Amino acid sequence: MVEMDDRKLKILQAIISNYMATGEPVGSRTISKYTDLNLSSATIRNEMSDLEDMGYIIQPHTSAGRIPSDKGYRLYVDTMLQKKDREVDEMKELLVDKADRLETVLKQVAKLLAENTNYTTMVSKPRYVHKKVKFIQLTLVSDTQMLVVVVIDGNIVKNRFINLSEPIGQDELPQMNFLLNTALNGLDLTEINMALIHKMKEQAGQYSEIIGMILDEIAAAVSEEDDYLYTSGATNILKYPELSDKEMATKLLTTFEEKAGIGSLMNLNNDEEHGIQVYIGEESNVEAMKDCSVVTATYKIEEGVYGKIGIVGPKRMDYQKVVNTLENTMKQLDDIFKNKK
Amino acid sequence: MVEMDDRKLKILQAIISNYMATGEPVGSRTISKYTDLNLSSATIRNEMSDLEDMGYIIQPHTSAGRIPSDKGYRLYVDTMLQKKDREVDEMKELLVDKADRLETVLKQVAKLLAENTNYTTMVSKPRYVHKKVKFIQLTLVSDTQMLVVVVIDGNIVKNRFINLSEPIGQDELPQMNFLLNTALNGLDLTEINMALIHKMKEQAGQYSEIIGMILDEIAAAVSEEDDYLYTSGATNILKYPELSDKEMATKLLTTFEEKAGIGSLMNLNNDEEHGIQVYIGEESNVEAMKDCSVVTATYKIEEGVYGKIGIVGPKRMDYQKVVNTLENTMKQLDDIFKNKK
DNA sequence: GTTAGCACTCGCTTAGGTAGAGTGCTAATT
DNA sequence: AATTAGCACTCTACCTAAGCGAGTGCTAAC
Repeated sequence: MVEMDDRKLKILQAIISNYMATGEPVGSRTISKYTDLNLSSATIRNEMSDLEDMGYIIQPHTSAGRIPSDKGYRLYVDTMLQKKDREVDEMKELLVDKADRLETVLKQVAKLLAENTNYTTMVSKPRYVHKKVKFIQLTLVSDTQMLVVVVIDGNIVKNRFINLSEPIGQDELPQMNFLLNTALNGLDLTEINMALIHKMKEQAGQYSEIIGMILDEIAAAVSEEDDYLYTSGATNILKYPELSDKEMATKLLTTFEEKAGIGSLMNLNNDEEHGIQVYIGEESNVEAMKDCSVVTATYKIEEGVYGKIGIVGPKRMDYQKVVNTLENTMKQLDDIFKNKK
Repeated sequence: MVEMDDRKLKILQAIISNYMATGEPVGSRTISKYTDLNLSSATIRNEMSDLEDMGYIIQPHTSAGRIPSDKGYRLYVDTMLQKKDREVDEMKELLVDKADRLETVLKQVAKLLAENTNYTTMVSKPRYVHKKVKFIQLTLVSDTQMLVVVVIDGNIVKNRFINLSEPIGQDELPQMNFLLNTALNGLDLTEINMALIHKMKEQAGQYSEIIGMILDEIAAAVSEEDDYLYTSGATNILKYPELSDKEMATKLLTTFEEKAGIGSLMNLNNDEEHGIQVYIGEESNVEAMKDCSVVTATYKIEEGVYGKIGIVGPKRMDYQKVVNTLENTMKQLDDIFKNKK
């Protein structure tokens, strides 16, 4: 078994850089000419043969140059990346009005990142797992229509209309309002159970039917999951020949459109995963992305509330740039959310 | 100049049907064999030559069969379509909970249509042009945070949070509420002008600053345009070779993703356009769709409130099926919205 | 350990050649 | 006068062979 040494590492790095830049397999002569190693192509060939035995590079066919294998990229990302903290062309400062809604901010971030990197961006909005009712407000919009506003954790506001079969007196409304708030405040969905509902209906007396309807709507509003994943720049993948053949492109674009099967990547599973993660090829465990790499970063809105940003590109993506850009973006997002607090 | 006659029409129809089914240019022998005209290929050839002179069909190259021109499709759509009211495989009934939000219904419709037709669906949510304030509700969520709920035309609800620099007494809130509702009710954005704002601030006395902030938020909430266009099945276009070469596909998919430049198609311009419209090729006036056809239909939520559904496919799309499916869908939507009322 | 040299491999491009589908025209047929 | 059979012609799609060039692996010399 051959050992890795410094020279091999340099050659591997040269192969990877070159392949990233051109997308073409890299031959021994190219390395010999364009590095400062001052070795002949024959020597490089021997080294390359070793690197191939070790599994870091691959030959697409007998008489072609070499391209990095997943293992090669992995080594590159793990050891070579952090060494040089190359300058990134500064990404446009996020022009975010602080009053803006979270969704707008996230969509804007996704768009900017996609434009800046020429890869595809996915952003997940944080989901509050144990959503607690913070505040309920009933109002009559007309004689027969009631508006229920529910504020839940994280200041998420949900609205529901209820059509009334018969008018309610304006006086009864504050009572019901009070009843609901006292009973439900601070509870999450699992705690709004049958017993509680029954008890509340009893207290409501003649309005028990309406209270029932309202409770239904509140439950629906709280449990409602709206879209929590955005993508931007999906068509960017068509810029990379290795991803744009019909079958591959269809799979990828469908995944982006339907947001199916990327939960494992874009949900936060355990707290270790904070920071920036790189998934090369099959590491992402997403079938459609087995020929892609994905870089994800976690952002924090407030304590315990996290979302993720993912950038999808070809395996030969510019990891350095993507990682730097993401770090930069995280900083900006931090600022925004801190000021918002 | 040659005249159109019944036989030519039949031949044209045969060419179009055949081309729609196969996507391949149609030759004279095919027509001669597979129609009940009992004419030799030579005769068909002469007729086809005439049809080409008249502009209804095109020869991709000298020794190929013919394909329909835009003019040919137009004639087909205008005159031949309505004749046979062919059965469509019944589309799954829309499983719509009446309490569901409009957005959910529309997204579901888009998805079903895309799946059913194998083309791409675009849906526009109606936009209320002169949005009038119907109702305003202020509530304190905490000492320093106020929630402003604004209900506008069409029961659209907007929420905004305002951070207060100093607490407000609970007593003042109803006053401000009353003031805002009396002053703004029934007004649209253009009517909330400087003079009015000035007057209100005066009335508000010591709370003029807060009233100013609230008015800002109301203006922002009312004028805010959220996404009003959904697409589904964008990747379906990749199923049609004539649309899936790289350049074309990129243009189309980008258009679907960014929803740029399709406003002219998906907005309601004048009231004549109700019902079903077919745009062939450049008729849609959307650059990216010049090799596509688009079929649009208008749905009605309530008097004066309309939205549009558009189906985008290759020019040889199955117009009959698309039109029938859309008609069917419109009926279902009508029912849903009627019951919701 | 490194390098020059060489035979060899294999994909890519080019050129030529063929088959097949389809046409347009002309002359014969109905 | 309309239809049809027949035929020469056109053009694409497909195949094959040849040659190029980039690249390799191996051997022998440095």
